[in-house]
Amino acid sequence: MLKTLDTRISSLAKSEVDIRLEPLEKNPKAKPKSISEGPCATCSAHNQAICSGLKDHEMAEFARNIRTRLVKTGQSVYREFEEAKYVYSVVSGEIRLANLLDDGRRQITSFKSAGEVIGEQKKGYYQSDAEAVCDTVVCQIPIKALDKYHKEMPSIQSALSEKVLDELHELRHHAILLGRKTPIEKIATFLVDRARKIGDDTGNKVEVKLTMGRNDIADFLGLTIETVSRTITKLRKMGVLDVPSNHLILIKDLEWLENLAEGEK
Amino acid sequence: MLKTLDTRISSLAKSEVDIRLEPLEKNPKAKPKSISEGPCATCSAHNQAICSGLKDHEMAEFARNIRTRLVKTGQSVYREFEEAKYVYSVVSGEIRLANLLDDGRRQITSFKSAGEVIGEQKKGYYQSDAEAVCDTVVCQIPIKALDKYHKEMPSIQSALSEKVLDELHELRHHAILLGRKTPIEKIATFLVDRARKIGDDTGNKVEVKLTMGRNDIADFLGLTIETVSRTITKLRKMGVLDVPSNHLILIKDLEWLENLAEGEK
DNA sequence: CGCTGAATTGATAGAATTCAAGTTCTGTGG
DNA sequence: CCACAGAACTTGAATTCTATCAATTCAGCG
Repeated sequence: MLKTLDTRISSLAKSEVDIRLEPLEKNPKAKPKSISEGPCATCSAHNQAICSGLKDHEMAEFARNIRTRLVKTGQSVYREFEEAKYVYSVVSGEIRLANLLDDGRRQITSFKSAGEVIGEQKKGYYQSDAEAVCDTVVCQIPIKALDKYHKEMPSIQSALSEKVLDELHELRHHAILLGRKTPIEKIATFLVDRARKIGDDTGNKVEVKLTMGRNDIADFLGLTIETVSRTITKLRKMGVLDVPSNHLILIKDLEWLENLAEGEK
Repeated sequence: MLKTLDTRISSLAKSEVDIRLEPLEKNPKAKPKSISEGPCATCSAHNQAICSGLKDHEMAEFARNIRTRLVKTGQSVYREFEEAKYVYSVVSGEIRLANLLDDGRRQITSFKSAGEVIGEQKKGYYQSDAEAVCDTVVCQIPIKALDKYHKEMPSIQSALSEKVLDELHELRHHAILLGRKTPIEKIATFLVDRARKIGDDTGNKVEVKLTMGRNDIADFLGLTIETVSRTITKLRKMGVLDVPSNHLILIKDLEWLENLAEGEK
């Protein structure tokens, strides 16, 4: 296991360009008196993030410890077996969590977008690879700081627990999908979930923007890229949806798609 | 969703016989002064359970709130969508956690044995069906009591968090298995995991006792019962293992099986 | 000793993967 | 703005698996 880790880390060292957006002030030791001076001031994900329950003075303390970081498309935030020093809150963009088999087969277990937390660890090591599906901004929170918050800001702790339980719930449902659903049901479920997540709703029609490519969808649903393609085509010919462009799906009959997702005929 | 719940609960009402092992003393209000009088006194799972870190006086308090409950083969401890009032620690036997699709397809997400915790909830409702694979004893812990312990017995809280993280880790790996592994890899992984769990180890040979039937294995691995059977037969003919009886697998070459589990030819 | 449910085995059909083109999309540079 | 190259996606044909359906064997039990 460790050998595998070493091998993978070294083989990735070249591409591992670490781009960080440091806080605005010149001198990083000049602690901001309020969040209006730090990256939290303009955080678009604040409402959905684990810091949403914090009071003003707590928020200031929180802001002192975090850094935002831009992760460009395809770059990794962290890798499986790497020592876990941070958890991350996704600010914008999208992250894929993936696990690999030795021969390269890949399973994506989750896509995480604004407000969601990544960085779950086991015994101090990350459990998955976390990579940016598209240009993504994450908020980097030192685990040490979290330990401190544990007593001072219980809302952080409970928000985190909540996120972990959400993830469990999500994974359970993904297990049914992977183990028991047909390709049509898988694609339908995936699109319905996206539609609900984005919620760009107009009655029974929904426009779903896909940040990820067919390959990621395939590795998420346990299919090949060809089957993903064929299945989307099939749904298009059935009249359930349209595909204006590769990264855009127009669901024409959401209810129908929901039924397909649950395997009704 | 609620309709589904009602339907399922009523259809199961008949078989839902709730067998409880009340504490030994006649009067349940007579609180035991020490655990020597309660069910915790003889608990065989104590070392692995969430209560293992408790001090004597904490243990006494803990013991006051719990009840043990015998769940016979096939009976359920709780069901998906049911209001979550307890978490359970498995004392002996084995529990399967399962989720169903409307048409009856089933995915088992986990088998839980002594020391493990079940009862994860989302917004107050259980996330899965929990059923006894064989005659099983569980320790029933009111969630209300847990909330109280939160402050008084932090070791419980941290042990619980640990269990939840373990479950996440387990589910992630199960996702790879379901989405990307072949039947042989699935069966091999399953048996290797069992071998590690039970650890009845004698060098490269291990005897694995299976509490569950082929159907449960199939629904756990996302296969049909026939494929499970054929795959085990194939492994037997390859010389990797023997099958002395339906519920017993003798792994003759654990290393080989481990390689098969990871997909090495 | 026969009964019942579980497991295995066999034959077949269906479905998804694989392999192989072909097509469309996207971003870049002229 | 267009042409071009590479990547991403779609489509087609063949193959390989796995699920399905059906029959048989096996094991535990009254």
